Amino acid sequence: MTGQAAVSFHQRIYGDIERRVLNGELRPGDRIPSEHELMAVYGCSRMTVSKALTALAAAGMIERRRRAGSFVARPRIERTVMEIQDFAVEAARAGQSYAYRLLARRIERLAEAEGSAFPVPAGTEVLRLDGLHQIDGVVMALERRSVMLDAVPHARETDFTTTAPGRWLLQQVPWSDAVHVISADLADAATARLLGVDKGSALLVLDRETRQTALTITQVRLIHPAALYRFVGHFNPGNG
Amino acid sequence: MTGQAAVSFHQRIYGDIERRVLNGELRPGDRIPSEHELMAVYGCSRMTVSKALTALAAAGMIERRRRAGSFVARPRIERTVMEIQDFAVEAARAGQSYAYRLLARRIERLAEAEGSAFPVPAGTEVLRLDGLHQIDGVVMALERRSVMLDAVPHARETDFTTTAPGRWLLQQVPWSDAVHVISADLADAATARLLGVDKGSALLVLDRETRQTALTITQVRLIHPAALYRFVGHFNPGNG
DNA sequence: TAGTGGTCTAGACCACGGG
DNA sequence: CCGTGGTCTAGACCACTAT
Repeated sequence: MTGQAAVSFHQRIYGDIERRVLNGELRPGDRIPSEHELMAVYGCSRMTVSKALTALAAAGMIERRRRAGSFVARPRIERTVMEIQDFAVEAARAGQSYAYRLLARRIERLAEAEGSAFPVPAGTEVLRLDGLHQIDGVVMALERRSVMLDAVPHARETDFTTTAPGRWLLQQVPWSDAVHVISADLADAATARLLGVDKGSALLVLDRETRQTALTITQVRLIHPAALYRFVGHFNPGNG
Repeated sequence: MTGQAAVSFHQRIYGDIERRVLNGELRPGDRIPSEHELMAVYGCSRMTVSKALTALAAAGMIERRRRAGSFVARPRIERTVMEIQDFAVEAARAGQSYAYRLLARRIERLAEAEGSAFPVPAGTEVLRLDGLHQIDGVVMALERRSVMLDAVPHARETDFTTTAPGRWLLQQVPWSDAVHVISADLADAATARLLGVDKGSALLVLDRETRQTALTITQVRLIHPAALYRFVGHFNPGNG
């Protein structure tokens, strides 16, 4: 009964669940079948099921609670890089007020591939959103975002005047992956005015492209006054 | 025989090996006792030993090879963040020449805690190293480093005139962990001259403090011309 | 209280690859 | 060849907690 189909049994179980989570079939908070149920489904021992689920938990894809069951976890990105850019959370933690203010909203159809570092298929309909993140009235970031409407059609009817699109998108398309590029620049006149800093002052810039299975969902550029913002990351051999 | 001493058996095995690796008692490339040997040492079943070793392998701390055994892996930091800052590797990959040039070397004894973001115990003897990283003759970074001599005494007699201290330190003290802070700044006159850029141009700055079990090993500030350098990171829910 | 995950056992067969 | 890791079993007892 020892299935040896190139991949092991626990890898098969791991992969099946991983795929369903990445597909969006299973969403954060959803319950995963119990070990006993998976035993029956796959026709293997509980140890084997346990090995797969334990590995999924170690990878941060699911969370396991006694008596309750196993559940799809929130995306890891939300707990790492997002953590330092979720202004609402940061503000709340420090007892400060947070506000998002929409500056501009328009829908464009891309004639050519994007001029940025990220390639975008031409002809895609894109929702452009510019906005400011403010903490206690101070502008922490200028956000320039593009949302691919074929990937996230609901964005067309969503009101972003006071809701930051970042968190909304995370709820729409969980378990994406992302490429981050961090760079520095000088403030031009227009950017300086929006951020409330001097022209020529230093800026810390984060570009992020979020994808789901090779489909681009959104691109965002977060432009921070260097005096107000830095990125902090902790790395160790054990957990990256 | 089911040991239940607050931590489980496989956690105990995992922790013991992890500690020996972080202590430096086990160094990269060293062989770890086989599963059968660990069974005897801990008096438990092979499955339990296997669970610990499998988890260590998943965490990237060890590598396992059939017939050969299990071995301490190279630090993960070297494969993630370090990767984008190892100028020698980057240059070699692009077929370009790399050079490190030492600018200044001195030994100081700290009277007060460091003025930087990182706290450093006073009274520590510190080796200060300033140097330039050049690729094809172009300065990619100005490095200002402090090496704690109590943590790395060999640094006192080491020649850093052409050897970049980063790689050397990695070999001396493997399996450290680190905190990174990325920020942006404007070039003052002195820095601009060293980097070969205009005064007031944008700089991308990386501060890193490397530790080993709460003991600071080194602090480094890498100052990059923003026009020449950016940090790229890939994140996904599976592996961070 | 009952269901869930957490842990552990004492075996077993297999695949791989270094000696 | 044969020691090593890779996988799997069919149980078992326990800890936790939602109900």
